[in-house]
Amino acid sequence: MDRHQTEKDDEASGQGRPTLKTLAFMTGLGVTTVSRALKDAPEIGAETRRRVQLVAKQIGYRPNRAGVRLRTGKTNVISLVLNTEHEIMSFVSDIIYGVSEVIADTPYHLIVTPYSRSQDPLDPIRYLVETGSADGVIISRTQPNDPRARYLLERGIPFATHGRTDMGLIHPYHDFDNYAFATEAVRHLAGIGRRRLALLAPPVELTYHRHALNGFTDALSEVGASEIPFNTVSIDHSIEQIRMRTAQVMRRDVRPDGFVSSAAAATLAIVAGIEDAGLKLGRDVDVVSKQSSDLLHLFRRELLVVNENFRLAGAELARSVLGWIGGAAPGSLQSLSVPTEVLAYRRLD
Amino acid sequence: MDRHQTEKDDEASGQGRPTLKTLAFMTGLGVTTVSRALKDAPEIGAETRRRVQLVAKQIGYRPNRAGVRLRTGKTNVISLVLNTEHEIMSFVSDIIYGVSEVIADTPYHLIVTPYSRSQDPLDPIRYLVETGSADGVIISRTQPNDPRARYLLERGIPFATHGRTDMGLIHPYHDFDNYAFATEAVRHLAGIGRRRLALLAPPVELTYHRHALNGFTDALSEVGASEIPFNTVSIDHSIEQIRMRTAQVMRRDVRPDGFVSSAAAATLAIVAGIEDAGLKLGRDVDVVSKQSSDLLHLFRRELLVVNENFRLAGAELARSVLGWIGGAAPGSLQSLSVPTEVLAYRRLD
DNA sequence: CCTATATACTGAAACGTTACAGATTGTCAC
DNA sequence: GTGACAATCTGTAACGTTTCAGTATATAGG
Repeated sequence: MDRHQTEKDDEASGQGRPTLKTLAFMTGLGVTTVSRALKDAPEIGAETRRRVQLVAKQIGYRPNRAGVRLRTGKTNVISLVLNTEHEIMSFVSDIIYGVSEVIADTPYHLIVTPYSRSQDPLDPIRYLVETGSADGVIISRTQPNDPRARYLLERGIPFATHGRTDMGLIHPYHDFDNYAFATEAVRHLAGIGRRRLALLAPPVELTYHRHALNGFTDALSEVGASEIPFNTVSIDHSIEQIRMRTAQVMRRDVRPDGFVSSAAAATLAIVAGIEDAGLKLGRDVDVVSKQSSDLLHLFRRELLVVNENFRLAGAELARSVLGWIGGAAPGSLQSLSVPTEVLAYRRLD
Repeated sequence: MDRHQTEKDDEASGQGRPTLKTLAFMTGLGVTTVSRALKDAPEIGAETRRRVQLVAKQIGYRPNRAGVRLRTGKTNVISLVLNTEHEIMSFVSDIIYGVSEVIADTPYHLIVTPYSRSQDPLDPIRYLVETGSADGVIISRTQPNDPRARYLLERGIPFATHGRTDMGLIHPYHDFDNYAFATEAVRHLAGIGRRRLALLAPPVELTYHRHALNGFTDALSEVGASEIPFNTVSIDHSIEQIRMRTAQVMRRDVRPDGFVSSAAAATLAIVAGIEDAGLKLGRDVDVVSKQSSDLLHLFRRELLVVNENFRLAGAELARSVLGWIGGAAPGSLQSLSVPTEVLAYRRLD
């Protein structure tokens, strides 16, 4: 008698992308059994389990994301929420690569969810939550009282923040220790004889503004140096604005002989401003700056730098979110990155 | 008599995320009708159509992506495929922002699919196609004979390349006119009296290596200048390698008095190498460089720059992919970005 | 008045997955 | 020999959507 199969089985043997039905047909088992066998359920015989997994590997079975997502609600997506205007500099790519590195051998995909200056930063988060588009979220530009973190915490969506909040709520974060950066920077400047220091801080609304500022002022009083106010600009301002303000302040009678800069791009502007005022870096004034890639020493060898590793930050953030999704306690997924010491240029000769 | 509803209708009125069933219940129509009404199908009465759409807007209905994807195979996803090692510089973020800008008011999401140096560049593409993870793909680091483009073309997956191919196959692309860049650069250098020029080219395997090289050599013979070979390094090499090689070549008897550099980061290295050799930019040698953000003039004001807009590139690439998905002819979705003229620093005073 | 046809709407099935509630064995205690 | 129970497997339904093949009503043609 000819082999008679039901029409359904016929289709399962077809040459499209393999599904559970395909596997069920090939192994002679039911789809349920196959599904359970693939996830090592205990009620499946050891022999069967291995057989199914072998066949699955052989034919390159990959679960259909839409099927899983529809049935379970699990998206296998991590969303990185970015501000389109501010996060201009290269570090965005580094964060992305850091995240990618970590999720590379997981089933997760990375989706980038941007928002523009005009929008409420909460908008993209609301969208993600309401449409259930992601299992986990990474946010940056963290504020002390961050509505996004509060919102996500309320809905129970796993997330991690780049930077800390200060609301008495516990959630995963990764942060660079900007307090330590600022203190180290001031100490170093004091150590080479600088007494009148200015700080180019992060914008006031972000948490690490306070961190940098506190580190700066604490260290000032520790070393007995004085502050030249420089708070009409922040690292969010344009290159031109920072440059102009720097030139202005450098033309005053009582001018800074040292700068602490919280961002590499801003440092270029500070140096330009210094030189606009006819002064010379390393002679009239020194600048300690954070940098995320090793370029500032090429720019002016007199610059003093501290490295911040954004790729590491991305990796840590991804690990935190995955950890939380995996059931770890949010409080155990916090990390702080210690700055390198202040690095001066080494002459090649 | 009390209102009696079926159990199904009861559920549909529930407070979860609204679905077609919810809308069907609220309007008293069938799910099919609602589905069709939302997409302006002709066989739905105008009155009904408006009513459904009104209610849908009121309660904030958004189609479930997993449902659509499972049923239709449409993912509403564009994938940007990036190399984790090379695409270090900031321009990655610009491309991402450009893409985001364009897909912002479409149902599309952007997923970033990275691959590392060790992998076959075809791997991530194969993954995307085999798992049906994206409706469209954007690839960069395009080669004259690009297996990825060929593969995608064979499978009929819409894509766009950043950079052109040279295989006689038609597909959407966006490219910066590197031939024009190189010729302009050479002409400018010749115009200020430079006669012995060196080119820091893109890596040989990429299509725009040839573009830059052809522009360079064509313009050389046009202006009657000569080439100093500098092809042991490319812009893919490390800062240190480029710097060393530059210093070496600048210490020779017959050394370049002009450089054309195809990337901003590499230009920093070239300048450092020049200065390592004890020579001075603007006096002993001039450098024309591409840049994607306005920073090189801050670095050394003597630098001559040409701007390349990566945000625009991202936007164009996204538009191309969406256009192809939307049924436009691939051949009509190609664009070339014309370089600005060579810009010298303007003194502020 | 009956049939054809257009208009407006509808239920069932399917996409691939997992959870639930069985079903079929075989083993063992008594 | 019977009942209990564990071990192993299976069918059905559901997630939300769209497509297919209708059904019901009204309009027009003869």
